[in-house]
Amino acid sequence: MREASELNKTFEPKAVEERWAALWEARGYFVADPSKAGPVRNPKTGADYFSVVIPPPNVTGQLHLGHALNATLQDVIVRTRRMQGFNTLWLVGTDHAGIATQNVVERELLKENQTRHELGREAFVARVWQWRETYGRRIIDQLRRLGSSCDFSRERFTLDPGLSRAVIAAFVRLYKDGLIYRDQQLINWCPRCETALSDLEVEHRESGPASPPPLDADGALGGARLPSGGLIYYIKYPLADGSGVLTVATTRPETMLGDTALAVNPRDGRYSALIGKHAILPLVGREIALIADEAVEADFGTGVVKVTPAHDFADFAIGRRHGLQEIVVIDTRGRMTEQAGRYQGLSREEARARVLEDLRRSGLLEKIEPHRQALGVCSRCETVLEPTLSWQWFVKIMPLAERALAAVREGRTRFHPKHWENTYFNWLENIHDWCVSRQLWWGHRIPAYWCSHCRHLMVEETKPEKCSACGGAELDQEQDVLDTWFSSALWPFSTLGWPEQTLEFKRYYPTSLLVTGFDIIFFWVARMMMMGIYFTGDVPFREVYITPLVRDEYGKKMTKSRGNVVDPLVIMDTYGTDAVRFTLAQLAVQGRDLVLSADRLAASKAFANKIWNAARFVLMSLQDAPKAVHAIEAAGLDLAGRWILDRLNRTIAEVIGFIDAYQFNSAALAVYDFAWHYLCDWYVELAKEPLKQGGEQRAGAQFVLVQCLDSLLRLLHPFMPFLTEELWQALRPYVSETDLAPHLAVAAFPKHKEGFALEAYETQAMEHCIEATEAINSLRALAGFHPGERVRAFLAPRFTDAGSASSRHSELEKDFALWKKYARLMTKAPNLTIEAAEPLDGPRCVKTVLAWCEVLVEVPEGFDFEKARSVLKRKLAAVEGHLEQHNARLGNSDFMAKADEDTRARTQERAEQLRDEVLRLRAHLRSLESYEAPAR
RNA sequence: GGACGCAUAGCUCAGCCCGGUUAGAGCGCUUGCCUCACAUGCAAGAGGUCCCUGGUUCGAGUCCAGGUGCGUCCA
Repeated sequence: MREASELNKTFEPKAVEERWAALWEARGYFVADPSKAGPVRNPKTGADYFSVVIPPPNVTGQLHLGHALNATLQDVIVRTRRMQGFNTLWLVGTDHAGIATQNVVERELLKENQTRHELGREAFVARVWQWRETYGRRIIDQLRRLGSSCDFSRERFTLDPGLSRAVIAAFVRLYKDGLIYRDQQLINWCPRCETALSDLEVEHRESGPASPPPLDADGALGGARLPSGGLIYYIKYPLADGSGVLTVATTRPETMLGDTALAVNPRDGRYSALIGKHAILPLVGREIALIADEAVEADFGTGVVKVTPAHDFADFAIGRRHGLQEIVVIDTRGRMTEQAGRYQGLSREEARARVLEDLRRSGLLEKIEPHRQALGVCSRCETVLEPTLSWQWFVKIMPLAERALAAVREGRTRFHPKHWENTYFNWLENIHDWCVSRQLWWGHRIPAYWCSHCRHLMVEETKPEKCSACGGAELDQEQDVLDTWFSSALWPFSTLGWPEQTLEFKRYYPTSLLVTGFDIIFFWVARMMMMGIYFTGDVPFREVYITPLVRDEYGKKMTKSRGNVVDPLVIMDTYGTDAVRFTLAQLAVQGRDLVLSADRLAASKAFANKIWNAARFVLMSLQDAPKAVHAIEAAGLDLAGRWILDRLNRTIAEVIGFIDAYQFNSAALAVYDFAWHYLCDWYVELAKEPLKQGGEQRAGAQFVLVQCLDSLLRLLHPFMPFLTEELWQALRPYVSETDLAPHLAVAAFPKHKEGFALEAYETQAMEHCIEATEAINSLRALAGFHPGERVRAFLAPRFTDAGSASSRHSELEKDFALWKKYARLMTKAPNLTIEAAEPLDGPRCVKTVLAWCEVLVEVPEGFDFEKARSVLKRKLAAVEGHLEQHNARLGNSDFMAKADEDTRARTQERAEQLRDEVLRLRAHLRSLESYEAPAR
């Protein structure tokens, strides 16, 4: 145990962080015990447990600020709930991140001049596992550094045997329930990753308009580097009967090789006579029909569009409606196929240039125009996607979505802030079937098996012995793996042991809260809702808190490509982890983005140091105190002691309320204000006197200081765990509590004491004390005293109401008696006296006017009153302005008729006060003016 | 094309849901202080057209509509 004398003058974060993180974990403080009952219950929900699953970061990931914010806010809640006595579980783990991880390892292979195809599937997957063993826990260790109180003993990984079993079980059940099907569809395909993607993994990029290249120069198009988007090309398609041409506008001329029709809107009168006629597909020679379809927009281009069912989503739908042929001209690597004839083997970009040049030469390229266009790119590698016709597995989503929508509509899961529900609703209401198969090697391989003899398909949890149709023994498993989000969707229950009915699952499901960013409301939150409800019959979490988005100092989203990413580990080194956590919490305002600034971080660091030094003071003051400081009844304490304990009690209620409402900024601010502006600024200063006196006075102050610091450290622990634990260990011997916890991490969170409050006159006395102190200090500065100099000050109480003067008089007398010595101490005004009647006045004093008294400070000889006059004039002008406002209101008949009585009374009272202040200020100004020159 | 968020001090942000004291904090700035917990500190001070226009209201930073600017999501 460290003595106060061993505490350095400043707080050094690095020295303590690692030590406490390691100790908490070694003691198993964060390991959940599902067999125990929670000693407390949530009054609203009746639950005696509190469980949270972490949004699993990618194994490839490194801690970024988004993680740091998310983990900090989770930790604030989790630590609070744990200290409050709930049976608490914070489950941690990582996500295998199919494409991302596969990409990382492929890049590694590339350095060795190898590809995964050369290596083969089995060896490649082994290689990825090896990678994950080496680097996969990096981010978990970074979470430890951040102080996250996760149950690290229950760390999960989406490819663990248990979670894999859950994925297989879920897939098979959905299949058998008719909610998973296999179909040949046009899907989003990344030619670089060579896999299908879901709609959500497509990023839409606005492109162009670009400036078109000239059409006249020979060979220019073939040689020119065309932009990937931003242009629209007008191509002439000659009619087969030679009666003319149809001009077609397209942004993707190279796909014309796969055209199987032309189409117009049936209501477009320009072309109605031509419907049913045929055109000759240029460069190919195929005859294609002109058809009519509602999907064609008459005002796009010429109103005639080419139809390429195998390479465009809109065309695919038209093609299926009209039974058109689907000709694939681009393969899975983005190269032109055999179907593309002489363009075979070219890349999409090369083919575009060659096709355009060939059209130009044949006189069939009418014009090129700039065009604003949206391009779909791969969210992982930013390659322009190629809609591709292929066999994939889909989840039939509507039946799942309906129940997920209902759960939120009925309030079984609540969003905070509430408006994020709109995002959730909007997506689920417009949802499409989910393509869950990926042509990757890293992931959960789909449990589907084909008989190599009769091609019969079987979907089973374990590979069947033989074909259930023909009895053939040779079965091939599906090559594809599942979308990573499929396994993520099961995370809240697969991590708890589902499909087994484990103790953990029964104890901690549904989880209490999910903390995540808005950007994955549909990727993840909605899918967890759908799967959770389907498989467990209950929602996966009762509440969802959507965190703000962290932006850089210019308000831009932090992205790798922008290069504006701030590394949280670096700022943790610079400012200390506690300061980073506190800053993030303090900036976490609901419904607003979060901009991290160096100023705020520095302020938090200073705050940590302030707490450190306040604790040093307390501990120094306790050198002679008994271990376990005796409790003293409030009645036995002085006003300052009772006042700070009252402030503490209010702060406790505020902090608990704010944390319950996920108002992290307000919670952090409430603790900050109490610690700095009440405890340090006032009580610590006021305690110095009784501490000097010794005896009962000293014991009383010691008790109050221990109470305040103990509670403060407990309140602050969820925000600044390391600092507070370090200090609490030193304070602990003095804390009197039955069954006192060995460490702050598992100590009881402070409770608001009902019925503990100051009398109103005591609160007012302290308010008067603070006001008077500030007024005296202000005048003292005006008078030009040095801070150490002692001054003479006078307080003259105002008796505005003659009728009750005597009672007011005695009240104020009592008031002064309570706090006069405090003001003396805080203002260094040893001669502070109270003039009950007319105040001492004259050129030797500067004066200020408060509602309830006048404050005077004697000035030194030779004082220049000009400065005092200008200060006074400014104040007078301000007060007069306010008085005018109040008078205007009171003179307004509408106000008097319509405002409620309480408001009228308050306005009236305030106006009287202001009037009084104005009179006194004017009088004072006159007296100053009469003393134009200094007395001597 | 559809939707959402934001705009308050030089900077970063509270306050707005639920309209009515002299609109707050931190940082920065100015002045003075190493006062025995803390100069990562103490005391004092300056600094605001609460984006614009209109509406509702006795009364609008706060509620409503439109506009402007910035940001984001979806298609």
